[in-house]
Amino acid sequence: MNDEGFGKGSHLHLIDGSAFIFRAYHALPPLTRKSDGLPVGAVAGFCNMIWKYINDARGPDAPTHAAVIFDHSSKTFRNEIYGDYKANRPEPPEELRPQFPLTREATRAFNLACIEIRDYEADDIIATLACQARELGGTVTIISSDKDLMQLVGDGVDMLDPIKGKSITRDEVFEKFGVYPDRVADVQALAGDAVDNVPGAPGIGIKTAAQLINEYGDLESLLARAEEIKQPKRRQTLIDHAEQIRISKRLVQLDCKTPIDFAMATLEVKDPDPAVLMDFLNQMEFRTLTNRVAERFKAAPPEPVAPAKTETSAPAAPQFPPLNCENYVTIRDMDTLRQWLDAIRDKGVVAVDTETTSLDEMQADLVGVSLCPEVGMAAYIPLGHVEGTADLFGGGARTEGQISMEEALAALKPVLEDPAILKIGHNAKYDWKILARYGIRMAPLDDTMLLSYALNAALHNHGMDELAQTYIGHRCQPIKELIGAGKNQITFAQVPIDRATRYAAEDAEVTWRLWQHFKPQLPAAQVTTVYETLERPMIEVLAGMEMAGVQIDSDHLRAMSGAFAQKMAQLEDEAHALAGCKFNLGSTKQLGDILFNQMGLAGTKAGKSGALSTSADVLEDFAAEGHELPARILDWRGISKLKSTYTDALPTYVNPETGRVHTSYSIAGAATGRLASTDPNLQNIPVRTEEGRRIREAFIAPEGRKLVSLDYSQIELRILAHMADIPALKQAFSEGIDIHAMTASQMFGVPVEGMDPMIRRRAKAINFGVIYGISSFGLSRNLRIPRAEAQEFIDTYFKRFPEIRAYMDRTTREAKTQGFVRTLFGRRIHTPGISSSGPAAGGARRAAINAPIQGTAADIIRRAMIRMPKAIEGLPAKMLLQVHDELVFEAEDSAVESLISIAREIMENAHIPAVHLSVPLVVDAGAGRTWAEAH
DNA sequence: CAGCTCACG
DNA sequence: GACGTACGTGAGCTGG
Repeated sequence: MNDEGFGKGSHLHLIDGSAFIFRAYHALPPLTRKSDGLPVGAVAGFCNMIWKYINDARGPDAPTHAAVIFDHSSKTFRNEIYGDYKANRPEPPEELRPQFPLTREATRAFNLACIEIRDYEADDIIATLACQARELGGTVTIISSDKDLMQLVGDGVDMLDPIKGKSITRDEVFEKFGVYPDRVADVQALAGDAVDNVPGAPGIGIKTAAQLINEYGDLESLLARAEEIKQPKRRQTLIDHAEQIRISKRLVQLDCKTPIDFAMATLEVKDPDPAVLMDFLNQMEFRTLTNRVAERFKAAPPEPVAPAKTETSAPAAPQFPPLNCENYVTIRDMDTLRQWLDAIRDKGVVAVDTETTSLDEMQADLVGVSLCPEVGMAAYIPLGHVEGTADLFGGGARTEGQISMEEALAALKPVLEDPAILKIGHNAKYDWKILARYGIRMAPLDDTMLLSYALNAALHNHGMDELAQTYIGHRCQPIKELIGAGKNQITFAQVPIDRATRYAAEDAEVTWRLWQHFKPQLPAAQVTTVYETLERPMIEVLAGMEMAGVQIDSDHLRAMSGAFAQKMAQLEDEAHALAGCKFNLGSTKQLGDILFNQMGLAGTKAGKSGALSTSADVLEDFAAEGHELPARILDWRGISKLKSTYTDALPTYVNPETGRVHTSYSIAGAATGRLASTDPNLQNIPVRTEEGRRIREAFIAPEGRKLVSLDYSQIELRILAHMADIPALKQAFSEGIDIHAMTASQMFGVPVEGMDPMIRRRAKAINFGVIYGISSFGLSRNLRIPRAEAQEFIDTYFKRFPEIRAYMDRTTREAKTQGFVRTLFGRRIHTPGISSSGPAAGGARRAAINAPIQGTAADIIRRAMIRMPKAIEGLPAKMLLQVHDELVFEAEDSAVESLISIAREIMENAHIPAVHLSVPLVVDAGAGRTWAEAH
C-alpha cells in the first residue's frame, strides 16, 4: 500500500456510521419526507450528527484524514466461526431499510469517505485502519461509544463519544473493563455478550473475568492453568467451556487484516462542496439544515423542492411578520410581468386572486389579477380599470398605465395552466369561472376556503376576512371602503389603481398565508383524502354545471304570475271581508293582531320576540276548527310564496347572453358536506303540491333535448341501516321491500300485505325522525298525535331496533370526546355545544346524530358528481343541477337512454372502493321535456 | 338587519 | 319537573 500523504503528524478520524444511524433512528420521531412520505428520520438525525461533528472537529485537534465506516450486511466471517453470532438481533425496522443507502449518499454529500466492505463488520474496518494509521506514525480518533471498539485504544488511538463529547482513553477503558485495552478482548471472551450473542463462560461476568485475567496475565495462560483456580465451580466452568471461550475470543477480537483496497491518503479531509451538499439536503427536504449549511457557506439556499414546511410532523402555524401593504407592486408593463412569472415558475406555487366588476361570475368583467408567490411579496396587474364617472358621459375611459388585457392574459395563461405550478385561491371556483370565460383553465388548484372547511366544518364560516382575523390576526380591508355600498356603489373597475393594488395584493397575500397555515394541518387532522377527493375536485365540476346553466320558460312563469296575482287579489278581498277590515296579508304582526286579539283565537307557539306564531301549522289547526280567515290566509300565502320566490323571481335570473339561469353552489356552506344553491336557489323549487309542481314545468330543455333526472332512493335510511348496523333494515333494503311498511309491520305486528296507509305513514315519520335525532315532541307534532302516544311509538321502535339507540349513544359519545363526528368517508363535522347544558345541548346532540348520515349521503353524491364528467364524456349530455340526492342533466333525445344507464351506474357505485355498504344504493330515473316530466 | 315564514332534501 | 326541540339549507317580506 502506498501511503504517501499519511504519516507522522497525520490524524485520522474513524466514524462509526452504523452506530450513528441507529442512534439517530431511535432518538428522533418518525419523520417522513413531505412530498412523498419517504421515511427520513434516521437520515435527518444522521445528517445533523455529521454536521455537528464537522463543526466540532475544527481547531488544533482537527483531523487531517477522516472516514465514515458502515456495516455492509448482517452476515460476516464471524458467522462462519459461530453460526449464532448476533443471531438474536432483530431485523432492522421496515422504515429504516430505505434509509441505509441514503445515509451513504449523505456521507458522500458531506464529502467524507464512505467505507463498507462485504463480509466485514464496521468494527473490523475501523480496527484495520487504526492499526495501519498507527504503523504509519499517525494518530487516530474513533468516533464511537461502542465498547467493542475499546480494545483498540492506546498507543496513539483514542475514542470520542459523539453524544457525550467525552474522550475515552486507556484509563476510561480500565474503569469499564477492569483491564487495559490490550486485554479487553480476553475479558469480553470470558464474560460474553448477550447483545451480540457471544456465549463466553457461563456464570462469569466482567468483574470476575477482569479479576482472572489480571491474576493469570492473559486468556491463554488462564485456560492453560485453569486447574489452579481455587473456586471449584469457576474452575470447572473454565475447563468445561474452554473451547467455547476460545471461540468467543475469536468473535470479539477485532480483525486488523481486513482487506483494504484504497490508500490512506484518499481519506484526506476535504471541505464539502456547498452546492452538492445543499442539493442533497434539499432533495431530502431538510429545510432547517439546508439553511444552516447555506448560512455557513454564505451561499443562497436552493429553492425548496416542496412547499416550505417545518421538519417536524406536528403542524405549527408559521409565524410571519404582520402584512406590510406598502411593498406591494403594481405591474404596469410586460417586462415586469414576465419577471414575476419567471419567479413564480421557479417557485412552483402562487396565490392568485381576480378582481372583477360583479359578484356574478357569469356577468362579471375581469378588472385585474393579483399574485403572491411568497410572504411579503405580492403584485397586482390592473387590466380593466376605467376613469371614475366624472360626468354622465365622460366616465368609463380606460385608465392609463395598464397592460393590454390580451397581452397580459397570453402571458398569464401558460403559468395558470402549467401542471407544475400550484395555484392557490380562496373560493377558487369564483376565479376559475372568471378566468374560464377569458379562455384560461386554471389548474392545478388549492383552495384555502376548502382547506378550512375540511378542517373546521361547523366550527365557523370560511370567508377570507373571518379566517384572516382568526388565524393570522389580520383585519382585511373591507371592500366597502373601496366601492362603497348601496345606490352609490361603484365597480372595482372604477377604483383608482393604487388603492386597488393595496386591496387586491393583500387578498392574495392573505390567501398565501392561510394556505401556509392550513395545508400542513391536513394529515394530523386526517382529512387529506377528504380535501383531495371530496372538496377540491368539486371546484371544476360545479364550475362546469354553473356555467352550463338551465333553460327556463319565462313566458310560462309570467303567465303563472298573472294568474297568481288575480287569485291573490280575490283571496285578499275575501280575507278583508272576513276580518272586517283591510290589512296587509303579508304582515304576521297585523295578522296576529286580528287572529289573537280581535277574534280571540288561542295562540300556541311564541317566537323569539314573544309574538304568537301565525305559521302554517297553527293556521291549519284554526282552519280545521272551521275558521274561514285562517284558511284564506293559508291559500294566499301558498300562492304568494310561489309568485314572489319563483314565478316572479326566476325570470330575473336569466342571463342575457346565455338565455339560461346560472345558479351558484357553495361548497363550504353547509356543515354536513351538503352543497347549497344560491342566486337563485334551485334546490328548493316546489314539488310537494300540485300547484307548486307546475313551476317545474318552466324548467325545460331546448328543442331536441330532454331533462333527465336521477335520484337516490332512500339514501339516508340506507346509510342509517348500514352505519347503525340494523339487520332488519339491511335485509329489507337488500330484498327491495317497502321500508316503511316493513318498519310498521315489525313495530305493530301487522302484515305488509294490505297495510293501513295510516300505520305506514306513522312508521315513515318515525324512520325520518330517527335520522333527525327523534324526540316525542317532534314526532307528536309531525303526526298530530298526543305526546305520550308518540313516546310509545318511539319506545316500541327502540325495542324492536335496539341498534338505533346504540348508534345514537355511540355517536353522542364520539362527539363529546372528540368534539366532532365523521362521515363514512372521513369528513369531519364539528359539534360545538354538545357538552353544554340546557336546551342547546339537545339540539347539538340531534345535529351530531344527523351529521354522519346526512354527511355520508352528501359525500356519496359528491363522488358521483366528480366521476360524472369523465363517465359521460362523448355523450351529447351535460350535468346541470344537484338537489342533495338528485342530479339533473340535459341530453339530446338520442342520448337519454345511454345517459341514464351510465349515470345510474356511477351513482349506485359512487361509494366504491373507499367504502363498502351492506345495503345496495338504488337510483330512480326519469326524462322529459320539463323537470316536472323528468321527475 | 332580524325575525318570521316557507320552499326543498 | 321544566326547559323547547325534529336535521340541513336560502329567499322574500315586514317593520324597526
